[in-house]
Amino acid sequence: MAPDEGGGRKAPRGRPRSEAAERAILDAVVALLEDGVPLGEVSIERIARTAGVGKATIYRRWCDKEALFVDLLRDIEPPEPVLPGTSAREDLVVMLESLRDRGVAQRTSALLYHVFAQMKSYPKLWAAYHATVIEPRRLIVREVLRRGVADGEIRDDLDLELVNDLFIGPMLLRSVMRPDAPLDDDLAQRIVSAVLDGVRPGS
Amino acid sequence: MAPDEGGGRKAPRGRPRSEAAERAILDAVVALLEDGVPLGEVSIERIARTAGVGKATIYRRWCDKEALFVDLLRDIEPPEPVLPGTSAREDLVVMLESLRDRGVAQRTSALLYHVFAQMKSYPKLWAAYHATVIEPRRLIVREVLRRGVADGEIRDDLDLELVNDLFIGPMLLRSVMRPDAPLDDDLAQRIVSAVLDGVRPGS
Amino acid sequence: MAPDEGGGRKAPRGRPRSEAAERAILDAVVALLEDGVPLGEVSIERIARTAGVGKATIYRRWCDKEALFVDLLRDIEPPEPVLPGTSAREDLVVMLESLRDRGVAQRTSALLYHVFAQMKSYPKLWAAYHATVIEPRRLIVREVLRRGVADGEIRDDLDLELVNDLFIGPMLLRSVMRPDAPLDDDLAQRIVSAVLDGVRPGS
Amino acid sequence: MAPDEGGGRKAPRGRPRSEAAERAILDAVVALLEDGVPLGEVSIERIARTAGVGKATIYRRWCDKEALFVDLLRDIEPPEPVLPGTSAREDLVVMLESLRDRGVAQRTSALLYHVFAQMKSYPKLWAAYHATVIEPRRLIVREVLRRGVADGEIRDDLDLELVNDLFIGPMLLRSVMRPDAPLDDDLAQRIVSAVLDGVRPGS
DNA sequence: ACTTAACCGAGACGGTACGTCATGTCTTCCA
DNA sequence: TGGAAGACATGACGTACCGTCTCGGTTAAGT
Repeated sequence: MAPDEGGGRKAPRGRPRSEAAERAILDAVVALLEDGVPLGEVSIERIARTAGVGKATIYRRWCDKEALFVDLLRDIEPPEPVLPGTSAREDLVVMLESLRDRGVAQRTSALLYHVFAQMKSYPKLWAAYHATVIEPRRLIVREVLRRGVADGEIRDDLDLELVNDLFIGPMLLRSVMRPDAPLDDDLAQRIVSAVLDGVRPGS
Repeated sequence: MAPDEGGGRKAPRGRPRSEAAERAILDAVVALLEDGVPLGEVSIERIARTAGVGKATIYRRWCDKEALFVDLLRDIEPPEPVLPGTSAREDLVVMLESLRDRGVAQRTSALLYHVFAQMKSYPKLWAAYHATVIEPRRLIVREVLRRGVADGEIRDDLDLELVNDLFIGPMLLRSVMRPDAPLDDDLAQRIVSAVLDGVRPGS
Repeated sequence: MAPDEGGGRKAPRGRPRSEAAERAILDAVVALLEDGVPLGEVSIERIARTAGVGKATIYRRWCDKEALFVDLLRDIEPPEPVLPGTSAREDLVVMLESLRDRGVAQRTSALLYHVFAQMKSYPKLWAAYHATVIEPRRLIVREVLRRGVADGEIRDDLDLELVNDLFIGPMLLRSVMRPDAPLDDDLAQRIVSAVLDGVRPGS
Repeated sequence: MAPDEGGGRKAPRGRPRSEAAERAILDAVVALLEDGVPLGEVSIERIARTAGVGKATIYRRWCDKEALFVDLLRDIEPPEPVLPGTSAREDLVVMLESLRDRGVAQRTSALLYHVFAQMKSYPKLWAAYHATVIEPRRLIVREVLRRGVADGEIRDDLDLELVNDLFIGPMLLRSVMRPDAPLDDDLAQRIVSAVLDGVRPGS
């Protein structure tokens, strides 16, 4: 049986790629962004210069600046939160807290801010991020909601995709699109409560 | 007699700027974007070539590519919606419809899509858009909510900024950040109802 | 033609050209060159700026930068020397002194130096200078030589054009093409003597 | 063992410069000038376009347009003449013939004409030309004259620098500064004879 | 130990765009 | 109507980066 990576893969002749170079490249990008270099000025040429690496060494690994950033994001993205599972409310609060954390991080780190700001300009990067980060989390929330409906915590006459957006949307709006808005500690709590209870009096 | 435009405005010496050139420039940008030219390839040089205009004529008017896009956005942005004023619910639906319309437009028009996608990468553009478009609309919603509270349509124990986000967030999430999600005709209605009523059973 | 030169001519409708503007332009060029501005940087634009004059006002008077310099040179060129007429030798010395003077002036004045250095690059300027300055002086020397032959001061078996060059050439070489060579007070004397007497021993 | 090229010469890292590009650039300049393009229109941009070469490839080799022309001149300048050494008179005739040849060439070739015309406007070019071409030839003539004095062909009571100018000046005047004057075959002979013998009757 | 082949850094290559400046023409207001 | 002010299309300037391509020199795996 093929030991690891499958079938008739050719034996890789020649000198193997240096992990050191790869790390140097990624580190250089991070360093540049943390030094506040505008992302538009993070050119391949400059990365190579900073990393002390030939340009070809970068192009050998990533065809695009986008592709490089995809890998970079994967390094940066915090792990998915662990849900307590005690109730839909608690689980939703934890998920929203995780979103809030990222929002806080984005305001702190020039790196995160710029990468996220740019992401929609790079379709492949955006698609990759959507597939590997956003969609899995939506799936988790969807499951939380489904259990919430089953447990009688959530109405069963609503489109769960819509409900998903009702919880996630406000937090994203706050954390990503309104960089001046406060991100208080109890924000997740308040959003979940308000969406659950409604904003109509006596509801 | 007021000389022309009021105050102590200086008499503009020399040949006045040609409106034709200005229009040609803006039209060229629109044309390029509508032809699907990636926004990163919309260089000043290319705009000038397309518009049949000297580069200096562009730089004379806008110091940045950003600044140009600010003006472009102003041309494109649809007018603020007219609120019926019959009830907070109706007003909110109209505001959200207007957001939905822009979402639909962004999916149709490559121009809008790319400009919005890029906007956060250009801080000045983003700030200008925030100040001239987003904040005024938030202000309108804030006023609608205030009246809603006064009329007893909305609870008076909630932070209205939060409520604002509860209504706007889901629609923005759908229309801007989830380009694959459907934007049904009744979406605004459903969001407003759900946020008003809450998603807890019996609420 | 200059409107102020036409005797009892009525002011022919319209504003006459201002002498002040013309003088301001020429003065500006002189000032720039004397300030050591490299002649390549003496653009029409800059002249206009320095003179406080519109570009069109310059182009209205001179079609070229060359044409402007032609007029400028005429202002600068010293008057033709007055020959004593006592002998060919004396007359030649005076002519050569005059050449030497200009050579000294060229080393002193950046203006003169640069204008002469550039002149051959501007065919019309060069032709004008040749016709109005060089050729008249050659003519004078030709006449001096002719009288010298008649008076027996100069051999009659030589081409006078060649003799002309024998006297003028060495002084021009010294003063114009060898800017480091000394221009001693007695240089004209020594050249005239040596050319007259020859450099062969016993000649 | 000597490694290759002698001293501690550094090993040249990176891709070596292409001789083909260099030749293409110089050829392009020559071609442009020979096509009668005014030297002022021989822009770096145009050279690059004509040579099918990137602008950077030119700037990598020459910092200036001047520096480029210095190299160009070195290619063009004919070799120093071989002196027969039979007598000072013969040697001087050969040197002057060589000057005359260049004069003829300058009238034939637009390239040479313009380059020489412009040279004094480019101080570095002029200095380089002076040092590498003019001064060496003056040195040769100086040596010829010294031997002439020793051999009794030339008076020993004259400043040899002056004598140098007496021979060279007339030919330069004819060939460089009087482009309309004839450059007959026997011109060198006649100048040398006249300067040796003097123009005074019975000298 | 010796090939072989892909790696490495460095940097040159033909391009394209940058933002500035000068050209010569034009337009508009002021005197 | 002349003049200043300055906008206009054009095009060169010198720099930076693009992505590709040599170079000379490693660095393993497979003979």
